[in-house]
Amino acid sequence: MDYGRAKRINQLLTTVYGEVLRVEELALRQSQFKDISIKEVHAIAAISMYEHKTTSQVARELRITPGTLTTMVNHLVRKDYVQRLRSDDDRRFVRLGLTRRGRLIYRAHESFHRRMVESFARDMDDEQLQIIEKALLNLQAFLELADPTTPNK
Amino acid sequence: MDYGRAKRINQLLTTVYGEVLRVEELALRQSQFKDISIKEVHAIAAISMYEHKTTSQVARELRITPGTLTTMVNHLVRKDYVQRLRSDDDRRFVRLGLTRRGRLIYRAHESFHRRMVESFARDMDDEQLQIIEKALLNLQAFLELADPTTPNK
DNA sequence: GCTATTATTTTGATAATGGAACAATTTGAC
DNA sequence: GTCAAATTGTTCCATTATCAAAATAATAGC
Repeated sequence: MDYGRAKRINQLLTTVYGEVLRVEELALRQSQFKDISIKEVHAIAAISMYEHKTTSQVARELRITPGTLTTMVNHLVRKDYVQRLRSDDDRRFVRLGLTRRGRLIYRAHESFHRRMVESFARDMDDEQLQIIEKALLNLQAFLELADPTTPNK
Repeated sequence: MDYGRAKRINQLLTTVYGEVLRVEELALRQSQFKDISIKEVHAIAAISMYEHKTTSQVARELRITPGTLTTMVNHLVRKDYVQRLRSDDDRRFVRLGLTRRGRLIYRAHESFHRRMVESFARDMDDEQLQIIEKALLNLQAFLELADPTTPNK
């Protein structure tokens, strides 16, 4: 693999994601949703619209502990983005849902990502997109291998 | 653009980077460098081997404030990864350099990224790599546009 | 009916961070 | 040459995100 190319791709991979978060955060500050951080938006995205997942499920998806999610949900309930729905079949579980305000920001965030992927894939045909998906899957496989918590299966 | 494909690429883009950080962090915990976090490693990577950049320069690269970097550097000096080199031409500047221990971890981190990019680009020819670089550049351009701090130039 | 298990919350500690005030140094206007 | 303004880095204070462990509440198995 060409050395300069490798350098540039590594550089892009490492900076671009931080930029995504930074731009999302800045956009929030200038929107009607000033009272919410990008991490909270990602929690809202994980809670999602229709499924009413449990606290543990969402925490696992977000890769944070249930305790951390509890405090996050406290804030999001206070700010009227999320609601707790105790499920009646097993009252240990807390099921999470979005309020109207939560759904609003959910859709705004979804739309940002749709535009982002569209621009990412601008001018590319299906074959080229397949290559990109393959590369990302390669990366995922590499990480799986490098992950010391799931080394040999 | 195929809807399922867009969905999958978005999913990969949003999860994979978090995984990179998580795996890097876990690998550190199991290495000889247990006393350092992934953010500190990235500070070391920004300080880099030979240039002796100033505090503000490095802070700008890392997108953090100089105050934050000062405390980070304090920790890294105490743990013997970084050294402060006052420059004699203008004594306001603090120039940052790596200790032997810092250079060791710098190279380990560099090697991780090299292996990562290699696996990312596995089985791809130069034309395909060019497509991937193009896609990442598209994404960068999108973010530039979406960035409310540098909107019209 | 107890006991063990499961889901969530609470509590206490820590790391990362920004912003504002501050100290040291240099520059530039006069 | 001197002093005010600008620049660089640091300190200090507050906030947010986070985890681990203890506590609480509910259920399941026997």
